[in-house]
Amino acid sequence: MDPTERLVDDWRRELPELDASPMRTFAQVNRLAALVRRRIEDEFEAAGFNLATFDVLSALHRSGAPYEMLPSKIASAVMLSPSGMTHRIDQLVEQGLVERVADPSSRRTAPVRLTERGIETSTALVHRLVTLEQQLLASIDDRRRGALTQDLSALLNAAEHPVAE
Amino acid sequence: MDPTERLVDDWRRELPELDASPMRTFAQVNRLAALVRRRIEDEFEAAGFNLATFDVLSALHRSGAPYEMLPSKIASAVMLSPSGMTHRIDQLVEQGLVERVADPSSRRTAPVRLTERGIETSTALVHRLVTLEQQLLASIDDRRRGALTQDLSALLNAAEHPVAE
DNA sequence: AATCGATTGTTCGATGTCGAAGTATTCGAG
DNA sequence: CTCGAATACTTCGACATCGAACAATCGATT
Repeated sequence: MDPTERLVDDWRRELPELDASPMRTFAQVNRLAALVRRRIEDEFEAAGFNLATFDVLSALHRSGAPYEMLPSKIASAVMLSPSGMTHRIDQLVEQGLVERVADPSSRRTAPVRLTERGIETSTALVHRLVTLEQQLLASIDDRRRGALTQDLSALLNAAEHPVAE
Repeated sequence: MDPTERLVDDWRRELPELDASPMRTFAQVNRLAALVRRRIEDEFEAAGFNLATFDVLSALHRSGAPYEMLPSKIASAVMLSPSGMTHRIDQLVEQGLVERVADPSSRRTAPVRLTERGIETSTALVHRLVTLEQQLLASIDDRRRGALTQDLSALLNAAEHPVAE
C-alpha cells in the first residue's frame, strides 16, 4: 500500500469523525514534487550543475533573445526571495553563466543576461530534463495526461487565488 | 495564461525541436506543492505552529497509541535526514509536544512519544488542514478527484521506483 | 526644481537542512 | 567470550534561504 493511501487509513482509525480523504491528494502532490526534485537534482549533478542554477538559466532562456531579465522578474518566476536571488546571481556570474549588464533607461536596475556558455548549459540541461520527465510520464497515456493537466490547472487556480482573506 | 502553459510555449519558440510538453505537468506539480505549502504554513502560523512541527506530530499520531516511534522511522516518513530529525525533535521536546522515552529492549534508541499536549495540538492542526484542503479541492468533482488520485499514483510509482540505474 | 514615497536590489543575522564524522550500543563470527 | 561490523543517533561545519533593515534611484506632486 502506498504511503499516501496509508495516510488516510491511519487518520480514519485515529480520528473517525474526520474525513481525511483530501489529505491524500495533497500528500501525493507533495511527495511527487519532492521525489521528482530529487531525481532531477541527481540528473543535473551528473552534469556538474543543480536545479537552482537551471531554474534561473531557464527563465532567462525562455524570455528569448537577448536573454535578459530583471532580477526581480526572475525571482518571482522561480518563487525565490529577492535576497536569495541576489545570492544565486552572484554564483552564476562566478561560473560565467550570466552577466549583469547596464540598463540605459535606469541606473537602479542591472538586468541579468545569459552568456554564450549560459545558453549552451541551459540547452543541454533542458534536454536532459525532458528526457527524464518523459520516462516518468510513460505510464500515463495521452488522454489521461490531458485530464491530469486540466485537474492540476483547477487546483493551481484555487491555490493561486485564495477565496477570501 | 497560466505560468505553466506559458512555459511550454516559450520553449517551443526557443527550441522548436524540443517537445517541452512533459515539463508542464511537473511544473504544475511543483508549483502546486509550493503554493499549498505556503498556504498551510500561513494557516498553521495563525495557531503558533508550523508545517515541520505538524509533520512529526502527525506521523506519531497516525501510528496509534501509545504514539511512539523511533526517530529514524519518523525521519523516513517525513523525508528528512537523521540530523535534521534530531534537531526537530529537540524543538518539540522544548515545546512539550513530545518526549523521549526509554526503550527497555535497547539502550541505543530512544523512541519519541507524543505528550497529551502533542495529541491535542496534532488534532487541532489536522482539522485546520483538512478544512483548508477541502476548499482547495472544491473546484473538482468527486469523479475527477478519483481519476486525479489514480494518475498521481501512477506518477508516484514511477518516481519511487527508478527504471534502471 | 525639491521633496517624499515607491521601487529595486543588497546586506545582514537567523534558521533549517544536509552530509560527514563521531559516539554509543548491539549483533554476530570465530 | 571477544572483537569487529553494523546500527541508531548526535554533533559539527557548510550552505541556501528568508525577512528585516538598508541604500540607491526613480517618479510624481506641488
